[in-house]
Amino acid sequence: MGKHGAEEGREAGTAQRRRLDQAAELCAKRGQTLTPLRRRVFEIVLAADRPLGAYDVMEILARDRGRVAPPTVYRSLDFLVSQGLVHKVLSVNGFVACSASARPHDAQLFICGSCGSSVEVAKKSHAGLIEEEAAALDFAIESVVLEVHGRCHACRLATANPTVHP
Amino acid sequence: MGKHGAEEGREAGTAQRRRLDQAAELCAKRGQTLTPLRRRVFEIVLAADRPLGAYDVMEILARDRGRVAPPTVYRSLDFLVSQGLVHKVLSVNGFVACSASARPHDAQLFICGSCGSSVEVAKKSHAGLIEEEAAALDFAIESVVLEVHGRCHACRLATANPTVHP
DNA sequence: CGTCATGGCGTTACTTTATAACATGACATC
DNA sequence: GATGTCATGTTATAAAGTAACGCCATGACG
Repeated sequence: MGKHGAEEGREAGTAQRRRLDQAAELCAKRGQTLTPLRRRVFEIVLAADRPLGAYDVMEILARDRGRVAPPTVYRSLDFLVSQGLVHKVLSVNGFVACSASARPHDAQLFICGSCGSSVEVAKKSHAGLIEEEAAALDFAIESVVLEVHGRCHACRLATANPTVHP
Repeated sequence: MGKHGAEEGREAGTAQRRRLDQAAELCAKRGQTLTPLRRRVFEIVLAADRPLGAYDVMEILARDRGRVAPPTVYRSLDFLVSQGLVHKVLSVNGFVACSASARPHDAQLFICGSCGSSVEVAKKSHAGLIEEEAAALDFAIESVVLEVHGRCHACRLATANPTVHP
């Protein structure tokens, strides 16, 4: 992680402010607290347009609060994951904000290998099939990781119609 | 990795010998070589009943060939993955033999959180759905990671009918 | 009021996983 | 016998993640 420098999470827009407030409320309803640190971490992840590594988040955090150690960041990220606000992206060792902030759930992510962006898709569709297979194996599902890699629309356009300098 | 001590890959049975030979042939057909090291690594992974970490493989290798360094193991594992003989299991940082050794393909794995075993299932079924979604996003798929976590049949039986000592 | 449990965070040190970069060996080809 | 190429060896280090301990604030409870 660390390449693809892009919107790294300074200053939330109103949309993000609202999501942060919703998240705080959601946590409160569950008897949990979205502390300032956790809120800030969520803000950072929200503001990014691609999965961020824990160490990326650390670095960004360091800008306002001075150096924080890995456990601090991992704890906050794990909390956010446990609340279903953030997904862990195994195939890139990163974290993305959940696009439809709700309760903990499995994500289906389309991750672009060129720009690193990721898009989440509600994945009702497969659930049935996977569950059928699981039933056949008498396997009790706890979680599902579904990550699709490839090239996104924008990146495909970019190489299909490149700005040529002959 | 490293817990769950189990069949760690000493001496292949005839079935495994056959798979190794098939693999060698397959590589040859593709102009690649299943060198002794690669063959041995494949043998180790084949003999395990669960995903092995690269460092597990290193340790087992060390028994016959003395210490080998990480890059050596990773290179062999990457080769095997590139040939579709082995799958990398992201959610456990491990490697499992592909159950139906063929050409490179995406696996759908059911991984037990208790015993660590993993079962591969041919995953034609979802391909269609994922591809539909990808098409809607104009996303060009390169690979799909599908890992299901939970508890396997055996482990469920074990806790459902535990051997009680009252 | 005291003190005690709890939850969140800080800090240190460390483990585990993975890779970069460069050297060596073995074999093929000209 | 020089040159190329592929696999492996070697050294060092990067990147990702965790264990263990301690501190402090808050709030419950006697």
